[in-house]
Amino acid sequence: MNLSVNINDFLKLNEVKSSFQRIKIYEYIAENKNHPTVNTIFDELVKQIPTLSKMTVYNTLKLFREKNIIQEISIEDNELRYDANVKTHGHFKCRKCGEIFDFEYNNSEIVFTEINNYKIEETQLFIKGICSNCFTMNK
Amino acid sequence: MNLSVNINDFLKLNEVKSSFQRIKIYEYIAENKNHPTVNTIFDELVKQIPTLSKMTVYNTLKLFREKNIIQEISIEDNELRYDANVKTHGHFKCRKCGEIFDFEYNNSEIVFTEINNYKIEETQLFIKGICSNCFTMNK
DNA sequence: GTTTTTAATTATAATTATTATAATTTTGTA
DNA sequence: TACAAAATTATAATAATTATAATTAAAAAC
Repeated sequence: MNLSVNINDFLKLNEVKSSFQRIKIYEYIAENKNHPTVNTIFDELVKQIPTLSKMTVYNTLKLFREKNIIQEISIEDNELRYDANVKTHGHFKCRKCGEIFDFEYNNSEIVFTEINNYKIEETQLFIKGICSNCFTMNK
Repeated sequence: MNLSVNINDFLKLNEVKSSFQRIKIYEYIAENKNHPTVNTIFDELVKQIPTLSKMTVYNTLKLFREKNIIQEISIEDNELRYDANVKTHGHFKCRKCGEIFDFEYNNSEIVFTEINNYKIEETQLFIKGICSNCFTMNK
C-alpha cells in the first residue's frame, strides 16, 4: 500500500491541489509526529528532493493551515512548529531535552466567564517544564 | 504617593538591582495592562528617556522574567509580549482588532493523564477568535 | 572623598526566521 | 503540440532578536 496515493486523495478532498512537494511535506508531518519546524522539514526533504526551496515549504504550510489540515504551534517564540493532528490537544515542551509531547485535555471543563460571548476559533494550551525522562535522569 | 518608590522596593525584594530604566520599564508594563511588545515599551519610554537603548529593554525583560516578576506571552509567533500579572491566566487575541484580553480559568479542572508525572513550570492558554466588540460591529 | 571595581546601559554589527518579488518550471487543458 | 495558469524556485528584503564591545553609572574599598 502506498501512503502517498492516500495523501494525494486526502489533499484533493481538502481543496488542496496536489503536487509532489505538497505530498512529501504533508507526509513528513503526518508520519514523524515530532512537531517539526520549517527548517526540520526542509532539511529532511531536501535530501529526497534536492531542488526543494524553503519558500515552497513556507507556502505549502501556509496553504495547509488555511485549509485546516495542519496546526501551527507557536510554543516557542522564535520558530513555528507544525502538527498534522488538528484535533485540539495540549503541547508540553521539556526545557531539558527540548522534545514536545502531546497530551489530551478536557476543553469543555474549563469555564471562561470573561470571554463567554467571544467567538473562539483556535485554542492552544502550552505547558513547559521537565519531562519524566529528564527528571529521573537528573537524580 | 509615588509609585516609582514602591517599584524600587518591589524590585529589590525580588533580587533585581534597581535602576531608573528598570523602574520605568516595570512601571510601564504594570500600569498599561496592554501586553506590550518590546517595540511598544521602547517607543513609549524613549519619549521620557531619550537615551534609552532597545538592548536595555531586552536585557531588563529577560532579567524580570528570570526573577518571575513578569510573564512572557508568545501568542503571536513573530513578537513577544509581556504581562506584569504573573498569576496563571488565559489570553484571548482578537483577529480583527488585534487586542489581547485576559481571562481567568480553572487550571485545576483540566486533567492531564499523559503528563501527570511531568514537572510543570509554566502554563500558557491562548485562544484566538473574534471579540464581542468586533462581532457586534460586523452585523 | 577620591580611587577602584563592578555592573548597567548604550551603540553598533551580526544572526535568523520570515516575507516579498520576480523568474523559471511544471501542470492542466484546448 | 501550444497555450494558460499555477506551483516552484532563486534571490533579495525585512524585522525581531542576539552578540559584542565601548561607555556610563553605581557600589565598594581605601
